[in-house]
Amino acid sequence: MPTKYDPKQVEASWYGYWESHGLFRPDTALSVRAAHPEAGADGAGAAADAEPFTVVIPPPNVTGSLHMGHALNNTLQDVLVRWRRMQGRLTLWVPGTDHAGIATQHVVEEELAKEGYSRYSLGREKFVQRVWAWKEKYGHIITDQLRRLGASCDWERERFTMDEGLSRAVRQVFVELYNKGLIYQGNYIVNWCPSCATTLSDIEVEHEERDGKLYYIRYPLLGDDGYIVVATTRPETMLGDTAVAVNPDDSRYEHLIGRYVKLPLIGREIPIIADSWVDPEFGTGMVKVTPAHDPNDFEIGLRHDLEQVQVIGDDARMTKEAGKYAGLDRYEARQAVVKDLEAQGLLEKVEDHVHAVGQCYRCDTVVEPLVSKQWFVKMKPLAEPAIEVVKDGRVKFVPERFARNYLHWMENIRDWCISRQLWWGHRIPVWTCRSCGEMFASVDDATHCENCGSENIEQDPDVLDTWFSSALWPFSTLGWPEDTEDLRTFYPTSVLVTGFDIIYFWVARMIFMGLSFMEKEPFSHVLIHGLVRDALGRKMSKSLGNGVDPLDVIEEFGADALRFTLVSGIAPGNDTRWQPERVEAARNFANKIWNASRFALMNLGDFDPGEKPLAQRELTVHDRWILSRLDWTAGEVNRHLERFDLGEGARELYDFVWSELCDWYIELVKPRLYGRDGEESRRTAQHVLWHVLEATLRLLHPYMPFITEDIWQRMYKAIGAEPPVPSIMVTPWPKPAGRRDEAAEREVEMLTEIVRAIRNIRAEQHVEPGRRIDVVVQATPERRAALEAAVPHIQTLARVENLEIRSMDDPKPEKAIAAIAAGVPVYVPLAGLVDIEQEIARLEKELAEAEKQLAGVSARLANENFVSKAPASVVEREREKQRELAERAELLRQRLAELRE
RNA sequence: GGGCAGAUAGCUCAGCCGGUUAGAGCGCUACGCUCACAUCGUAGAGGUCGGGGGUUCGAGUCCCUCUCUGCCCA
Repeated sequence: MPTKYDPKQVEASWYGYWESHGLFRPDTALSVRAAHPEAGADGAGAAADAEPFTVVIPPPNVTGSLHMGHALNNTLQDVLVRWRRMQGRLTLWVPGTDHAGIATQHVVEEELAKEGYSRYSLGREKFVQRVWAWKEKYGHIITDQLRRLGASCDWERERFTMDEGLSRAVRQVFVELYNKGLIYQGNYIVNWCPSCATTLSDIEVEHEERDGKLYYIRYPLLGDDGYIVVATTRPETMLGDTAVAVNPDDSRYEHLIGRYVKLPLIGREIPIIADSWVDPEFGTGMVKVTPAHDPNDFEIGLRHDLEQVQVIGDDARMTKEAGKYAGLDRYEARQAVVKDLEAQGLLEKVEDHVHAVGQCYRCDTVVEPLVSKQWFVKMKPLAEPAIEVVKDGRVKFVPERFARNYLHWMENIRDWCISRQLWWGHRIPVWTCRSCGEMFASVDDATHCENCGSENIEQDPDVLDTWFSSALWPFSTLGWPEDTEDLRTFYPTSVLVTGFDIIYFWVARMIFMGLSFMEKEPFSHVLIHGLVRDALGRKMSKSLGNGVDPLDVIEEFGADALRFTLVSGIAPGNDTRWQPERVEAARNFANKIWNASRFALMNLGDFDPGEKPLAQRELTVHDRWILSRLDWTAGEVNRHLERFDLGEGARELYDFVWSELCDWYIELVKPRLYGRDGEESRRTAQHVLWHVLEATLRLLHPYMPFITEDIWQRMYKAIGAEPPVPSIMVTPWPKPAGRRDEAAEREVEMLTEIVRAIRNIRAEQHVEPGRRIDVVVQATPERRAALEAAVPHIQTLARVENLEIRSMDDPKPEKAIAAIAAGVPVYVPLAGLVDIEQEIARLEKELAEAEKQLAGVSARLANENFVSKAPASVVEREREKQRELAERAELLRQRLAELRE
């Protein structure tokens, strides 16, 4: 094994190995796993008995490439999936991509533009063919990247939102909703993106605060010379005003209600109406009403039966209704209108004003509210059950607080505009008969009118919002509307892992669709994660150019390091910053594992796992200690994974590997492996080391699949044995084995404390690193045996020549530096080096600290309330602490007294 | 305007629904190529947990309030 871990060499081959062995398939993984000797202990038998664990991937945009958000999202899923698979669950992770209507259409249109075509010159059918061709060519990029990350999805079940089965599901759902009256067509105000030339749903519009102006415009009153003043941020829309509104409770304007004003520049006479929506505090308290270009005005218009005058067109240019401004871009029109109003003395004033501007989430173009005929899903009846399942806990958000966002949105939900003026997507399965005017929805392509039989029918030109098909993902991918075995086995899924930004777009919609069509919520848990930001805490974005490409990171540091970086040190739901130092730390961790394993394998060449099993061996206290720590770690990691706290699990493993296994156990076991304690002890050490390393690799595997697989395979190779199963990914997940041993933990703690104390003294007294020194410790009768056993280890680890154990009554060394480690007095006689005054000062400081702590503990114990109210275990711990501190203080006082003589 | 987060060591963050002397990584200081690892080792410095108030035997952890930052919704 090389001295440095090189992920490139290792990662390339294992992914293909897993895939070609079918290990990502739920049934295969489980049946292969059953061959493992431990598998029986879990009671995991045939696939039929195992509890399913299902995850559907949030389908990435087929035009996309992997960014850090994907990397985080999929790492979280893969950790959970690999863990559950090892636990013996029938585990399925369904991969796939979504057709991303607008984005994909854009990409292909751009390609066409380079060739001098447009989609219109190509025609709809050819254009769609062209998009398919594009998808076939480039659509696998992101899924290949997921493989690089190590994602253990079942690629044989890969789906695409536009594939045949999913398209069928979309139609089925549409038709059912249509026939139930839950899908309707209506003339409503919608968000129109002039650049994408399509409508957007409310949540596809992002609001951003911008500096703007508030224009105060005079509208002359009819019947006298007076005028009123309205305030607006969009003066160009005045051309489409059909009323002015005031709040009915606003006494200032009560007398004006019912009168008319003459709309400047246009000359239309429009009424002053009262509507409680008007905020008397805003502007002058009088607002212009443009039903065709503002969602609130649209509502007012409906209430008061106002005319809708469209002055801005689909192309964001003024229509002929705008009179002389027709043909101008909406911003040019704004300038012109303002100028003309000013010329006529109708512009009272202009103020600076910050307001929220709606932009297209795809292209950032400012959205234009327009009235047009669109398809909508009636949300109220669908939302109600979807609210219930979250309220009663059938669907749980992790962290819980996201349930509030969800509920708030669901409880105030508006109808969902699902039609998009695109060519790429699921075409709306509604036909209109040109003969009789009948309109009907059909799952199969219609050939004739359902009413009159005429073949002169026409399909709606629009396609559905991509999220409509995504909403069906948890069951459409499993075969719905067919009654497939997968659907019966794997639905509902177990956990959905996604970012908070997509709760409304996707999570909410999956929940109501799942409830409507499967009569069962699509998942029991929703694990929400945050954003991966740049090192300065900014969102990664193309325009800022601050994105970090996960593939570059994999190239440089390895997929395992990337994964470990992304999941460690994060708390569920919180954002995380991408800091290069953290990947380096993860890379170093991988290297540490590599080298610890390298050491182990160098000493396991003649290891025979078939020999006398661990249970029958005479274990040293160190063996019992590391097995105890392993047990504890296995329990903790599992506990954290159960609570979806992957970051804490990672930390636990990091600490165990580095601070316990490497720093202490491996150091302690070296002499035995070198045969210094005889053959039997060497064999036992091999057994323990093998066992601990192997189990540790298994615990690490969900986080770092590649390196753990590689080392695990090497372990068997090193001893010339066949692994019991083809891959570590189908070994049983380690469970605590009842090996917790508190006595061993205390004893090793004493050892490490003494070693640290001696090292500390050496460093502080500037003893040359190579020089061996003498040490004296004092033992109580109870401690003597443990101390005697520890002697050789202390000698090795602290570079001690002679280690003398004296009883507590024996005289102490005179010219010596003293310390108390885990209650054991430790003396390092350093002839000629000890400055008595300095030593007294140092010990006085330590004594003061001990006494301070002792006072605190004693005060607590003296408090009757504490003793009576605190749990017994807490009180007992305090008593123990008091004893230790008292002992320590006493020893320090004795030492000080001696030095002062 | 409403809601939700966050404010803990120089930096970035943990701290697992109240219980020892608040942890990690990076950075910093001193020392060190000891036969797994310099992507390393040893030792160390460094936080009274944003301010204030409260509940409790006990609060970084719960409640109230204020300040600042970010996000979502309107």
